[in-house]
Amino acid sequence: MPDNLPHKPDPELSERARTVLRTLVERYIRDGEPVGSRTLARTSGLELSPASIRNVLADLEEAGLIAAPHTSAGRVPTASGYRLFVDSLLKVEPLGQQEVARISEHLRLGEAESGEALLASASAMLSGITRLVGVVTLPRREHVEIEQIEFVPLSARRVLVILVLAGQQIQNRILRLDRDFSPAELQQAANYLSSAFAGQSVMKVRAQLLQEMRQMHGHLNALMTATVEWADQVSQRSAQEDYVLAGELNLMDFKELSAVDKLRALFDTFTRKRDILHLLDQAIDAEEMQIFIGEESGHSVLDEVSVVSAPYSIDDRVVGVLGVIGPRRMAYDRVIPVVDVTARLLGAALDHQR
Amino acid sequence: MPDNLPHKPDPELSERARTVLRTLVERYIRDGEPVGSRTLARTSGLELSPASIRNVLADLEEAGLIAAPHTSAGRVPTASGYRLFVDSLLKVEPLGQQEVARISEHLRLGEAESGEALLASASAMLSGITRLVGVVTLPRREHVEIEQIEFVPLSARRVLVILVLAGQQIQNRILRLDRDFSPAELQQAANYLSSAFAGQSVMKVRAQLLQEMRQMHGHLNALMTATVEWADQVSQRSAQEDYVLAGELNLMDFKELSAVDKLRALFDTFTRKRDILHLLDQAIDAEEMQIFIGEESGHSVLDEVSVVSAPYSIDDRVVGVLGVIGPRRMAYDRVIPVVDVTARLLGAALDHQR
DNA sequence: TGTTGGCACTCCGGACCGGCGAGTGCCAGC
DNA sequence: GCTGGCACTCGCCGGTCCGGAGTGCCAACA
Repeated sequence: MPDNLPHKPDPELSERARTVLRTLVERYIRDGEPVGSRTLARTSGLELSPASIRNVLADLEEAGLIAAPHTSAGRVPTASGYRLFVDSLLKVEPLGQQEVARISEHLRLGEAESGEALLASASAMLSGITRLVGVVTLPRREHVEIEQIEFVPLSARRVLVILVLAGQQIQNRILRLDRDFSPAELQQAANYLSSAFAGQSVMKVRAQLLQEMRQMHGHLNALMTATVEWADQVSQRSAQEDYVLAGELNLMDFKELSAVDKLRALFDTFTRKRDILHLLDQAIDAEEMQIFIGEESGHSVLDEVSVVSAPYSIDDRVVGVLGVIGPRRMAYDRVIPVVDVTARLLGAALDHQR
Repeated sequence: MPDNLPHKPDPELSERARTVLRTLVERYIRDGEPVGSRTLARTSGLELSPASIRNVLADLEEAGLIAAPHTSAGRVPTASGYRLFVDSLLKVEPLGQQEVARISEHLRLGEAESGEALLASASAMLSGITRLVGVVTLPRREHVEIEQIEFVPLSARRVLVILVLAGQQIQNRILRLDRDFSPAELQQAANYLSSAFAGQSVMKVRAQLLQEMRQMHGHLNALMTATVEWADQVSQRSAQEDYVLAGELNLMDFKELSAVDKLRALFDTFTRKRDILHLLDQAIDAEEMQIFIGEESGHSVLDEVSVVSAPYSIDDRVVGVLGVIGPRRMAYDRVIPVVDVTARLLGAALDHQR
């Protein structure tokens, strides 16, 4: 995380200043309007007059934690203000029993037809509970094990290839071939490949497998090579490539984003995906919850939003991230535990079956 | 199509009035601003003074074909104005060779992994070429033939069911069972079902099949019944249920829609899907190109947009619709042929394989 | 009779203005 | 070190004014 603002080397805020900052941020998060000394004097709990509060505010402003949109408006937290807030002022209360139950309810594999449907509903959950944008990356497949490979003959020269991956993920694709294969041959090829992969990731075996096949009796080769290549493609794709969004429209409800061009820019980057994925990647690598506030993300389009994200795992291996995107003034105290819990539960739902 | 406006019984417009209306609509489509007598006098080709044009405009207004946003603005076409325009004033020029080629290029099944990917790329095409919103419904499956059914054992009590439908569509789902099945049993069940369906639609055979199975030797029943039920669900779903959108964001570029709340309402109905599907259904039933202009759609959220849609077929049976959604002032002369051609080519791409 | 120029009128949008309210910074006094 | 007081700065709101665009109507003309 870059040290974003060119300011004093942590002037060690006084307890008072911390209280003021905290109530200011809380207040601003609540109703999105710059807050002034007057309101703070009343609501901070400190027994101080507005005038004294103003002194504190001046200090905070100098420290780069808050800013005034214009001379006679109240103050607004800056990115570093929020940062300090979430890092050391925020008291996150864990989710209630009831809410956890509600989440895990919706994340049962019960009616979900596939892993992908599960991801979608996780995303919808996130967005539904927080009234922000939910995002869940498709599980990274480089390290995901291949459990099984099957061939289903469709018609002459058309074969359906089925790839069963760990974590309920199924991929299929139709291959067009230049000669017929008998059911027995297909079976043979499937057996061979399935045992060759034997619960390993494509990455691990690919090279060796292709090597091996090159020296083989030839006539199943076309089919098998094509299959391995495709399996490889499949595992390259994903996490780096795609995610499921939900509730994008919620962003339209926040006045700080309601300018059409800002929205347009945001939605554009949502569909372009690259920037968002780049951001989420960091969270995958970190293997723990990450929060990006405004400019911290390093992508100027995202200057006005925050992203709260947590990685999720299948069988104890981190394979993806999920999270929430919303305006900087989001209710971090609620969002953080929701994201956290959802990540855990999604992981559980995905590896619980076997 | 309802006779929308409570006005004169078609006062048989003069040739002059028609010309004025045509250039007015064309102009308004071009730059979205109310057009006045002055501009019309210059650009209509008629050798008339603004004053005379005004008389004509008064007639057109009385006939409900145009309207003035306020006293001293130019005129704007009403829904019925557009209607008359597209029905009898519009000269649609067919697409150039080059563009047709470009479309069919992108609609090759070549790299498309599945039918669904094809639909998505059709949608993207539509949106890309017209700079509007592209929409393609998933093919209706009630009448689509089931070509094949396969079972792939995953692990004890988990079986992957694969449904191969006509038109490159593949569905799969994991079934959880309450006892083990041997590969031989699965094979047997697959054979039985595949031949029972034998290229027919689920709808046709469902009842009879369930009946038959009820009297059977029992122990494969759980599996097979579940499969038939699911196949039935699959074929109920779709067309009535889902579509692929592309380029929603394009709507933000039109000033007449750029109010955040309007956009919000529109995007909401896009994700709610119901209204849009209801509209598109009519196009499916009509089995020919349909154009809904503004209020004509009957859904007040869609008052400010037009929908140009055409059904597409697989193997000569209409199974879905595709089209374009945009502001009323869209370039109908370009959009219409694009939609038309894309529908044909998509159909072709979908049934060309076998 | 249809076409035209002229004219008064309407309306929108932008610019300008002044007052109000909210909030600030600073200072002097406690 | 806290506080009240005070002058000051803005943004916002409503009002007014003006120019431009376009209209409807009328009287004159071919």
